[in-house]
Amino acid sequence: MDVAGAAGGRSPIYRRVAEDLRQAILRGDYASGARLPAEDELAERYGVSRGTVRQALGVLRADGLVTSRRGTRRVVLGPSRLQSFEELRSFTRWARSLGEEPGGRVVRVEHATADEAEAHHLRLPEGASVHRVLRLRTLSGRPVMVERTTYPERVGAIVAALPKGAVSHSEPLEEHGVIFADADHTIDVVVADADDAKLLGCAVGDPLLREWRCTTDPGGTPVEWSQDRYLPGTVAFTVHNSTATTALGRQLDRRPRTAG
Amino acid sequence: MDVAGAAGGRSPIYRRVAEDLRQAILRGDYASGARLPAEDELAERYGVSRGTVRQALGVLRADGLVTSRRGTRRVVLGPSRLQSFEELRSFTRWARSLGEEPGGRVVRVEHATADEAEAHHLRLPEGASVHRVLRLRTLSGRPVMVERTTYPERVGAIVAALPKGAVSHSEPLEEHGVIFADADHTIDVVVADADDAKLLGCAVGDPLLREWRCTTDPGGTPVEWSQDRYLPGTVAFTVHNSTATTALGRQLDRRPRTAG
DNA sequence: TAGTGGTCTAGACCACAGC
DNA sequence: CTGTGGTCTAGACCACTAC
Repeated sequence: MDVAGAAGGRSPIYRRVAEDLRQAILRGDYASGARLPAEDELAERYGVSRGTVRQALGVLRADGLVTSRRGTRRVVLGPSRLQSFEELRSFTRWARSLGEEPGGRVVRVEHATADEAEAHHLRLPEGASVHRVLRLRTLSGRPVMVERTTYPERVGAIVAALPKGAVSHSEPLEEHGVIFADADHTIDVVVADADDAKLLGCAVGDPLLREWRCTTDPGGTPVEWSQDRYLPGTVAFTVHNSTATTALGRQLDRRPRTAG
Repeated sequence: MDVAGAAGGRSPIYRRVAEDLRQAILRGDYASGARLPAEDELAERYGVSRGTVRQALGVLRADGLVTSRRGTRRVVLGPSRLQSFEELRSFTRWARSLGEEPGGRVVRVEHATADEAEAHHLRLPEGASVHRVLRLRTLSGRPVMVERTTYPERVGAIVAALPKGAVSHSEPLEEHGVIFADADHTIDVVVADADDAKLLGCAVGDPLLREWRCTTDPGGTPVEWSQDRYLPGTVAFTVHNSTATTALGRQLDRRPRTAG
């Protein structure tokens, strides 16, 4: 089994093995409910050690693709449509991964001093200089989400210099060396205010799905704090978790009406 | 460093090391933003191999407690209040972990045949026998959530035999050998129907936070499909994810009003 | 009892961060 | 350059499942 290039030429072996197994599952070589070959056999087949195979299977386990239980072969749970961290973090990349055309329009920018909540989440002293950006996000032209992001000075200065109609903010930030490594998300419901209603084309008081997001760099320094408000029926948040590990994704809301 | 018993006498060493480090972080020995000792030093300190230390650190990484980056020491992100899979899966255990008194009252039970959506999610043939349970869940007496769960015959028969006022359904199920191993969650917004309004004490048409949940056993067989509708302001769903891994929790909605 | 995944060890080399 | 985490190997033993 030639595993080179399955996930880019320079990725570690376990990533390439994981990608090869993922493709095999998506292709139907291992149907939903089927049992995977034993770890020892996979190790021999790929010409790697069992440890490396276990690393690869750990990736698939975290994505909710396969189970694991001592004493029995691993079982395929089925194809999973979980997005990677990058797709989850960036509206632009998420839209592209769905084949939709992402759009963004900056509505308002403020250079202000951090209030209590902002100071807390960005771990800044109260009154520190921050940038607030209000932005409408669209999918193939349809208004979908209103994004209110607060950036610390260093990051906000880069964002403020971008053109108002820039589709992606995250990509230029990465090019300027801002590294996104960890994010905490909170999901709840909120009612639309005047800004939301005007931008999304709904009524004031209509319910919106809200995601709070605080992102940090590898050193643990917060780089953005955002509150995104989605029109109902446009997105839902999906999560996979298990006794071993957990994973999160975000998907278009296309599920059927229930009957329960 | 004696690590025995830090996470139960019979847990593997890496779990006990992880628990010890977690406590050290919670205790403030390693403050938020501080750097952890190197893996080699931890290995020597705990008297284990570096591989075991890395397994322990992987647990903390998945929980969003520490970062990791090649070339530099790990950084403490801060105490995290992520719930375990068990707390996330069971309303009863979640409530207890918060110090709230969980309650449940069965409103309606049906022995029916699976419709298309149910058959799909429970991976049954359409028309297979299923049990539907409508239940009101309370926290310390307050109505919080309406739960509509569909069980396959084998599991539903156990649930149907429970007393109407049983606080927990998941615990008796586990005692009967039903093992919960993996869950897929989807979170969106829905408006209250007549049942919701009557049970939760809100108006028909009010927005509710909805969680769909499909849980499977270690063999990949679905054991429940549920649709839970929460009163806004009672809960929010929280997720931690990173370039390496992800994790999910659920928490009471006590966040401050925003200023963004 | 045989097969399997879970845990653990002791080493090795590499890529990257920071001096 | 040194220190660090990331990757990988080749073994070992154990706990559990299924026959």
